[in-house]
Amino acid sequence: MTEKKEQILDAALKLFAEQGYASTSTAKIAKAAGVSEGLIFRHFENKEGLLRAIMNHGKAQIDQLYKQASTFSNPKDVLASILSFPFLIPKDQHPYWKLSYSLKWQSDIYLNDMSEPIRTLLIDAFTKLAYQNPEAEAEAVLLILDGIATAVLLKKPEHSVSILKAIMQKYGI
Amino acid sequence: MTEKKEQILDAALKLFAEQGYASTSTAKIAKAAGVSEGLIFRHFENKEGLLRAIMNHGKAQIDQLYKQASTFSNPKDVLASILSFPFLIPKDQHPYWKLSYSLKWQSDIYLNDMSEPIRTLLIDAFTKLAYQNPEAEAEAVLLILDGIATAVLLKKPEHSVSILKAIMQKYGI
Amino acid sequence: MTEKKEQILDAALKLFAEQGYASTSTAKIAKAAGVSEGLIFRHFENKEGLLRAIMNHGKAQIDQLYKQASTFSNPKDVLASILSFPFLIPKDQHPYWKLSYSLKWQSDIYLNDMSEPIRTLLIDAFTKLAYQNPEAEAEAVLLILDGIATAVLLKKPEHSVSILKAIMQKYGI
Amino acid sequence: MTEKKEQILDAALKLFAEQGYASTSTAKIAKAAGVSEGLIFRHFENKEGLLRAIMNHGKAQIDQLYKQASTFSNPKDVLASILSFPFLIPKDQHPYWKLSYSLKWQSDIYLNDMSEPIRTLLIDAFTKLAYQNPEAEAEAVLLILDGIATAVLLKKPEHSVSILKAIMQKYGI
DNA sequence: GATGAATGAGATTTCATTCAT
DNA sequence: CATGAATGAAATCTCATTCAT
Repeated sequence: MTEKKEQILDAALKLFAEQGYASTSTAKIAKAAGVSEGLIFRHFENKEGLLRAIMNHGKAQIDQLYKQASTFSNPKDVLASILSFPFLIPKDQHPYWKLSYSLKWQSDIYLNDMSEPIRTLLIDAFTKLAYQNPEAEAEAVLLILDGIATAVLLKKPEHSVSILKAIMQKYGI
Repeated sequence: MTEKKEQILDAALKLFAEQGYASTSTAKIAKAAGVSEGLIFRHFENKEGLLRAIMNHGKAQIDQLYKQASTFSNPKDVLASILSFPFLIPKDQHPYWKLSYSLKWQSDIYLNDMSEPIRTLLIDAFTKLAYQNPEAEAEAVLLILDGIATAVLLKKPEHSVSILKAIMQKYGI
Repeated sequence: MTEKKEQILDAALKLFAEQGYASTSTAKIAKAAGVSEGLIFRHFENKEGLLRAIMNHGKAQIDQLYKQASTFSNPKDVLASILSFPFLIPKDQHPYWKLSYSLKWQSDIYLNDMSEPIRTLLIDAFTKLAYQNPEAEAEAVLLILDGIATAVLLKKPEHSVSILKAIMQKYGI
Repeated sequence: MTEKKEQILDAALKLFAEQGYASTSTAKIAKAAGVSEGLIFRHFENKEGLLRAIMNHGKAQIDQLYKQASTFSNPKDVLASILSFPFLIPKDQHPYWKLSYSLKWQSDIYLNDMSEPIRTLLIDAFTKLAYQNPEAEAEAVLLILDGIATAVLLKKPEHSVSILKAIMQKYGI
């Protein structure tokens, strides 16, 4: 991967995350990347191709993060690890997450749903913890996770730690 | 408000919600509304003005919904009412909510944050219920609420009722 | 002529003079006249028809002014009267003159050239004054007259009186 | 400057001069220049930007012309040179002058007043010639110059030479 | 006479994409 | 690999004009 190609990916990700995919023109991207507009299409064929490349590239980074949660054997540790997940996302991965979340709201997309592996972990954990309805509990956590992620990515997370604590208490953690 | 103006608002809301504000052209809106494109600009001056009109119009409808939650005096009832809130949104208001949520992810916008009145109700409820940190608890619920709303608006809410039940249990409801 | 029709004529004249015919929309005119846009077309059929009406209306006013110059019998008085002509234009007729002059520069127009009667007067005067080439002298004055009018209509005529004096001297006035 | 950019400038100047800035559409310009409409905006960002470019470009040409007048030392020669100035404008610069003059009549513009250097020359000349009020005389000539230019640019200058002679006589030239 | 809703054509501008260099 | 000129289609917006009331 040449340096300029990476500059394009970086600039595009940042702009897509900030202003949205549709309202980011390839001209803006080229300018932000310090690159000619033509080069974008030499490397990515399409604006959509550029988006795809960004998403794939981001996904690879993400998958690593996920694996950390699976290392725990104690189900409460698994739960705790999953719930605190959004707080562990490094700042430089925020744009990728913002983009992912914003894309969810357009129907024509291309969403890579990353919830599946987590769902499995959660069902397993709640089963071990002898909850009545592990599937529903897992869904509930996934949904809470979405809320937490949204808060982390969009708001200045002021007392976010105490919020997390409040939530964890509900699970006896 | 003339009939055609309303047709524009309806069509635009629907399209904005489905495909996103930026990727919905005024031509599409006009066609969907059965109206000349020029009329859009006679009534709303701007594409952005149209968006503003939609948001204001929607907000009025929403405010009414909110008031229902405040009618309860028992704090647990308040909580229950708030948590089940997303499920009570009538189908025809879904586009407005989808649009609101999707707009949150673009920085340059115009979001009418409707959380403030709910936050107040929640803090009050948790105080009455003698929770240690009512503010944090309120934030936690708001965030869960966002998660629930997202799920309701985006996914086919299969076992959503059992999820809601699972969450309510955590609050002893 | 109804009151509203006159308001339209006034507003249009003013706007045409200030911003140019082509860049003045009928919407602007209607607004400035405090009148519905449709009314313009009830009264004038066309935007161009409105312009024609304005020009005719103005011309009538102008013709009167011209007649004053012809009342003199002494050729030097005629000359003096003609040269000071632009200064005698009442302020409220300035928009009409500005419009006339600005229209000259568009080829597709509609110019009512008012120079003919003056030319006759001038040739007569210069003949009486025994100038060698009365026609050329008349043209020269017409052209100077254009210059004076331009100055009066466009610039803040600071020392315009002394300019006029300087010019008149050349004709021994 | 690429060839196409120049074609745009040329076509636009010609059309602006003939039909006026406001009534010349960018589509017409593109067609006349044998160029896609989009290219206009790649090179000039705006229709107004295109106008600005034309005016600046023209001004450069003009400034050269002006310098010729300053080469004379004899004040009468200076005067003669200035008065015959409009006749010396090469045919291919006429569009630029027409445009300049037509723009003067719109208030919102952007006029590059080129009279200042000439004014200085004139005051100097009239001072040397011991006229009583050199400033007023200078203004008078400037104004006559405007008249001459208007005549040259708008009318078929039939007996224009004899007119010029008539005017020069007044200054003893 | 007067309004204001509505239209359709066209004006300006943006944008993804192509291509010669 | 990289640039930047160029395009054509589409997007936003303007405007003269019509028409029902």
